[in-house]
Amino acid sequence: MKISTKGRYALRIMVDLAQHDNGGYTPLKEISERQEISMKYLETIISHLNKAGFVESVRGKGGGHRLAKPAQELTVGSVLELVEGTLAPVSCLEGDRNHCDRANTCYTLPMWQELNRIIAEYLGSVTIYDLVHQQDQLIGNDYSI
Amino acid sequence: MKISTKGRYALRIMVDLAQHDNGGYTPLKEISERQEISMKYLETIISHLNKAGFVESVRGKGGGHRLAKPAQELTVGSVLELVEGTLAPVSCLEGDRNHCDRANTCYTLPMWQELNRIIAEYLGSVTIYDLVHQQDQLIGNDYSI
DNA sequence: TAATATTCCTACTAAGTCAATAGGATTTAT
DNA sequence: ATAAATCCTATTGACTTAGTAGGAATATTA
Repeated sequence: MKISTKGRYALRIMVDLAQHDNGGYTPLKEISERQEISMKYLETIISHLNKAGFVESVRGKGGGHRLAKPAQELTVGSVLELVEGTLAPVSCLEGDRNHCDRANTCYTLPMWQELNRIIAEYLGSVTIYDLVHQQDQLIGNDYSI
Repeated sequence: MKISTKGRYALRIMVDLAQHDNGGYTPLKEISERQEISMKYLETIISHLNKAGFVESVRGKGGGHRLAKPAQELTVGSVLELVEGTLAPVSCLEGDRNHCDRANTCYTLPMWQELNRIIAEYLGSVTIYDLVHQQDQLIGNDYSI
């Protein structure tokens, strides 16, 4: 029951891009330095974000990346679902292909469906903008300093 | 972001034990046949449940397993946390050992904490008894038949 | 044109996790 | 004794994760 580094890093990339958005393009090298994650690994992740239309990228000197949409329109759930493949907490809920023969008599399935709904609802309600603008939570919470 | 078969099967074992609880002990062979899961695999899972005090087991002929507590007192969350090790959606939240240097300036951590809280709250609110007594959901829901 | 800075692309790999299975030892009832 | 059950330790094949490697393509600038 874990979001992988790919999902976590993808969010950090999006937040970093939102924070340093001045209309231009941010090169990956800067994100890599700020986030302390190797450029090579970030490359594979941001390429995915680019292909899915979350990020616009420009090659060559002076190039880089920027958010393709306003941060208010990019939800945490959509980013995670993209790079993680799915957010379903059990394989039984992944599309139709994993539909189990026992589903219509399964006593645990309704609980999994509700868990799935709750997770999707929360992650769909938080945007990249929300993550950037949360001074209140960030400073003075129980894990700061 | 997946609960493994171990977690799912552990819940099915607990539900099966609750459904067939007549005061005596249910042998694993019966559970295996009803749930269509190999006895060998169930053995390793139920042994875990037994050591943690969720299930009482008796060896030898006529032996078997039964719930160690009333189903109302056994939450889905506690069972899953036991066999899965943790329910935290990101490794950053696992105890103190994975505490990250960046935690006090991490813009995604509060979101992960809230997600963690929501998941724990829901799974802690559903009991094995609830899973067994849910005819309304089970019959007539959109995945039955 | 040459140098430089950047993204883009494909492949590879070491380590870890998952989902079981195997083979027997031990215990208890009859 | 025999049968029916749990208990215990180890092993295995497949898959996933978390990167790394090496270079090709593109764009800017001097």
